[in-house]
Amino acid sequence: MLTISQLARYAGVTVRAVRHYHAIGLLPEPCRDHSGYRRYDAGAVVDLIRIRMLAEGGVPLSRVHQLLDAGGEEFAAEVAEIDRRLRADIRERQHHRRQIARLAAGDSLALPAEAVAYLERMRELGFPDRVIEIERDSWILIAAQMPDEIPVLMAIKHATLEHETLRRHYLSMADLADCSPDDPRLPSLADRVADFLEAASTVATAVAADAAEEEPVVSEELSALLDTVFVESFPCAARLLELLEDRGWTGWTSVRRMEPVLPRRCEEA
Amino acid sequence: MLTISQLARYAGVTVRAVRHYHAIGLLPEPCRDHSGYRRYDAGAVVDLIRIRMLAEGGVPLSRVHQLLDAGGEEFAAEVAEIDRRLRADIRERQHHRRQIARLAAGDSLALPAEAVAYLERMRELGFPDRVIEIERDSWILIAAQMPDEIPVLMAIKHATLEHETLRRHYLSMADLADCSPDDPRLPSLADRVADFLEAASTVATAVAADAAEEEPVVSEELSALLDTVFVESFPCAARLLELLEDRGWTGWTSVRRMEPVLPRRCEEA
DNA sequence: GTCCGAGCCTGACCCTGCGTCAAGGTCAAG
DNA sequence: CTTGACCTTGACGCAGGGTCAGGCTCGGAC
Repeated sequence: MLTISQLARYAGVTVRAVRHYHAIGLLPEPCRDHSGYRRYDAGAVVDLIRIRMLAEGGVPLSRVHQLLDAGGEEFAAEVAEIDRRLRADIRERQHHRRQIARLAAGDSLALPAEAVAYLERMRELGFPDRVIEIERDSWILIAAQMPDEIPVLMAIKHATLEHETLRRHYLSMADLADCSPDDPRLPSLADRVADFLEAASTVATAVAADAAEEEPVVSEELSALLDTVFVESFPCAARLLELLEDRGWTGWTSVRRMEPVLPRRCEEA
Repeated sequence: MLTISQLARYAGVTVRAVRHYHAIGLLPEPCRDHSGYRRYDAGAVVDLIRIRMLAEGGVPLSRVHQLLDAGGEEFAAEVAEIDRRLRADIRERQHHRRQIARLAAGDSLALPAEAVAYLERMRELGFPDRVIEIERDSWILIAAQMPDEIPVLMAIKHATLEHETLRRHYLSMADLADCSPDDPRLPSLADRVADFLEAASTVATAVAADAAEEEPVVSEELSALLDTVFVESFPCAARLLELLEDRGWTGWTSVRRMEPVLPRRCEEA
């Protein structure tokens, strides 16, 4: 007859674990000797070892109970399920390893390297810090939602930045940063933005075609969030969007040419 | 500005988790709007994404805190450590997968495939169920304590089973199952067991030599446990062991030839 | 105006799988 | 008779949140 600590040693678990299994009814309480000590037979070691095998395979203790009673059919199904879970766990950990590696390599935690380079280039070209900050925050959000599309998206942005006319337009839009909603410069700013959008869309299409990919589509939700970031970051943003609609463009992040609807044109007057 | 649920969605965590991080001081509480709602900027998304990257890598939240503040040097060391842990985790899970696979292949829990085959062979040869059950439990215990030795041990047992004379002896020992301590067949059973032991030891040595390994040594402790299983399983076991001592053998699991001590011989009379 | 569903707030308890005291009773050896 | 190793029950603690409960607020539809 074994004491609890002998039992535990044989099965390779702690005494506390054994008592825990008793408490949750997983291992039946054995009989007690005259002084109240638990006394186990060798069968208990076998039971305990079986429990451990399943528990170490990641089976929750509550399920181990049913599993040990289960017949071959049911048991095989359960085992298959456990194996699936283990495989998923392994894949997950491998993914985390890659993440962590990137985290160690790039100095920026939430931004992919391409985006870091892009922001750096903006700084070189003299964009205001405020604008760059908003760009950065936006790219963090984009990277979080659609990491795979980042390369193509960044290629488009880079091409825009290195395109002479577009860069000039883009830089001239920097007024954005310090306009109030009733600033007299706004209509002319809107004109410049409209010109920019016109030219930029063809560049984007060309770059995407070059990369032999279709231009990535930003989800409605993400688009809305980025628009919110934009509107909240610049006091004049809401008004600017109105002016852009007058000029035939709707949206900001996912900007689209509007169909020339007459009633709209009327509102313009 | 984002609400807590937007923040959570963008970082891929639950709202509850965000609040938890606030509670433990991992993520700073943002400012509140007029009605007490938390309002986040995109920077919070960055913070949260960094926290998740580390947490998902298995870093305890308490350490994530220090890690995010740590400089490049210290940080790199920590990341290496995390990676090491992830690799170990992956290996562990792969081990469990193998365990589970074996567990599914053999229909018996906690038994290596070789042992399952051995028990199957015993069943074919007509050993009583009770005897086979005890064998099974014993092998579970052995496999738990010295899994690496199982192949050699099983090879020995298999050889014993396929050895004509030995098999005959072994089968004839099946009386064991239903003898009481004062059964008249016991002395003759003891004779047969003694014969068996004599022959078996040479087979064991030969098989081990064939496998180019030394015959595995079962630890004193395990030996004692297995003897206990034996004694508890068969009512006549204790008496049989006495009779065997009379015949010059001591122990059961790790049976040894006794030195011919005269006082013992006297007891026989 | 008001009504509804969705979203926010705090506070509190629940879960797993044990670890870790606390406060005592027991056992075998010296 | 003491000492130290074990045993007992009971209780609280941990991470990392999940899940109410009970109440306030928001935005849109009617």
